Amino acid sequence: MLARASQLFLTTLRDAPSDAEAVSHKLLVRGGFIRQLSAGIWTFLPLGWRVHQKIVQIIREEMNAIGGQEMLMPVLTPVELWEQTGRAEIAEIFHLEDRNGRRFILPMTHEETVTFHAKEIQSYKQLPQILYHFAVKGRDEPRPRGGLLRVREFIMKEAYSFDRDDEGLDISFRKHAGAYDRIFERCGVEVFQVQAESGMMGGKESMDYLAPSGSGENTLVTCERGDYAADLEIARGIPRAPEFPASLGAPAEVETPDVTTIEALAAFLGVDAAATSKAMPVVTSDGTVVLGLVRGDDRLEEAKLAAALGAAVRPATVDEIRAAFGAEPGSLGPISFSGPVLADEALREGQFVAGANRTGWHLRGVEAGRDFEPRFADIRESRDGDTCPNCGGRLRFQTAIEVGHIFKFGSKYSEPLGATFLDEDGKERPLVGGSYGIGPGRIMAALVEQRHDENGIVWPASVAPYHAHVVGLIGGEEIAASTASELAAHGFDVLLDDRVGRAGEKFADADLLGCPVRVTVGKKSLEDNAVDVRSRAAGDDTRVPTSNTVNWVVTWMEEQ
RNA sequence: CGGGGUGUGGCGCAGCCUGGUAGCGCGCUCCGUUCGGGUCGGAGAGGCCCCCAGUUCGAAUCUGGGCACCCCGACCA
Repeated sequence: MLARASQLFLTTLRDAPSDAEAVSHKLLVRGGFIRQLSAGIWTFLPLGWRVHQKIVQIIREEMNAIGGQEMLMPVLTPVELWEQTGRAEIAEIFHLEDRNGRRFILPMTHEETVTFHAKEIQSYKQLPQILYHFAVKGRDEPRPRGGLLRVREFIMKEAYSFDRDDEGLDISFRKHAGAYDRIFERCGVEVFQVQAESGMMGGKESMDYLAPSGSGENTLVTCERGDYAADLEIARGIPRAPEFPASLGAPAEVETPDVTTIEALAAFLGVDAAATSKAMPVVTSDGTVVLGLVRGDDRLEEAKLAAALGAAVRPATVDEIRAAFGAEPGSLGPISFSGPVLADEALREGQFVAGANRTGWHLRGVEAGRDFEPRFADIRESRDGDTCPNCGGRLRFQTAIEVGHIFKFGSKYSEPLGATFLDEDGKERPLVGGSYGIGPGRIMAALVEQRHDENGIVWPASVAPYHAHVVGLIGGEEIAASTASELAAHGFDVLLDDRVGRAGEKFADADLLGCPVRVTVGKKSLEDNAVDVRSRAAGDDTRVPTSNTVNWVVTWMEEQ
């Protein structure tokens, strides 16, 4: 395939839009891959769509390889279907009406729709099934951001598996995990599989695929030795051991006037901040005030706390705190508090300082189990300095983009929607399902985040808009055109820069667009009957005889 | 939804405080020049200054009200 730059909708920009922050946002816009239409709503320009399509094709091939059957389900969806599963209430859903006032939604996923169709499955003999499609999703995000990182409309590959039982689902789940590994590998994007919260989708086993990047919404925690990876929200890092002061036989009150922060408390008492405790009162959805207690140098991880309590929580207000503790924030503690106390595991051992529930006073020598009876759970946010729960290695923290998610939803949708089949005994049973998503646009953004330099993008050959970028300079126009044709004839996607322009501008555009191989054809090398070839990643020219150009590129590509 | 910020040719910005014919750089068109890392010079085209209302002889500029977009947070399959 051969494209001529002189005829393409090529819209490179010298400057990035001033409001762009993320590298992927800047470079994809500058390179003319994408353009914004509205907040979180993006057009893929021809160049960007080529990349998107290449990613889509890789996904398609790997889905087909595990027996997936491609289909297409509609975007317009009658709201009644979602009312049956209770998901119509989700705030992120776009609602609209037709001319007769009939209500529709733009679905964020297609579980309801695919399960509606799965009702045609009647017998265990028709199972298992893997169905998938690439479809436009609508999500009324409260805050879109970062170019393609978080958008309100996007294409997602969604696959759905239907099995007769949990064992079958397990097999389907593992097939998808294998396919996902191959997809990300082929796309050239670095990804970690981590345990995930299932969030608003509900369900059981759930894995996220996180791609480390300079910008993103998740924090990926990995062990330096490579045997642990988790999302920060559930990461189980091991905190350093505190330096405890001498033990006391019983808690002792100490006046701490105007000391309301941990730093001030530790300094005032001359103790390690890790030998203090931090009281975080929260209120559950039923109105109970619960005291979350973490080590002084730790932060409470609300997601863990909510998971441990099995309920959504919010921070208590100052009035609620006064009513429940009889003291101001800054002097709160577990002793003499009548409500439930959920203490972090790190507080199991040793004696620490706690608020006295008396404004301006703390207690030294407080010991969990002796002085108060908490429930223990892991509720601290893992942080720099923690070690790996598996091997004791150091943990690393980096921002990441969620590029895929697989999870088991069981009969969560088949039961309310009545999608059942008959087993060998003639017994009616609900279909057991799984759901598997990948965002090609997010893979694209993650790739740019992971693979760029100061001049532009460095695409992997598998998803690059073109394999080779042939730059024709003055005096080299004809050889450039014939070289481009030859490369195209060998099956490469080739971009020929046949525009009238200076070398510098063409090189700058080539670097920005990021095709893996650049072939420069100009007078300088043609004097040696040669062209200059370079890989975008390595960045240095190799002079190759014109007669050998195609061979060189073929060989180079095979090495990739 | 809370906090902060920005709306002026395609992109990046100045002008606004102190009202008086709308400017700069890049890009674009044409001419010449240069020609392997965004040449140089000249001549041009292109703007309901986000919208509405008000104040004023006169509003990009002042006042009020909207809207849009960005960033931080909350939220997030």
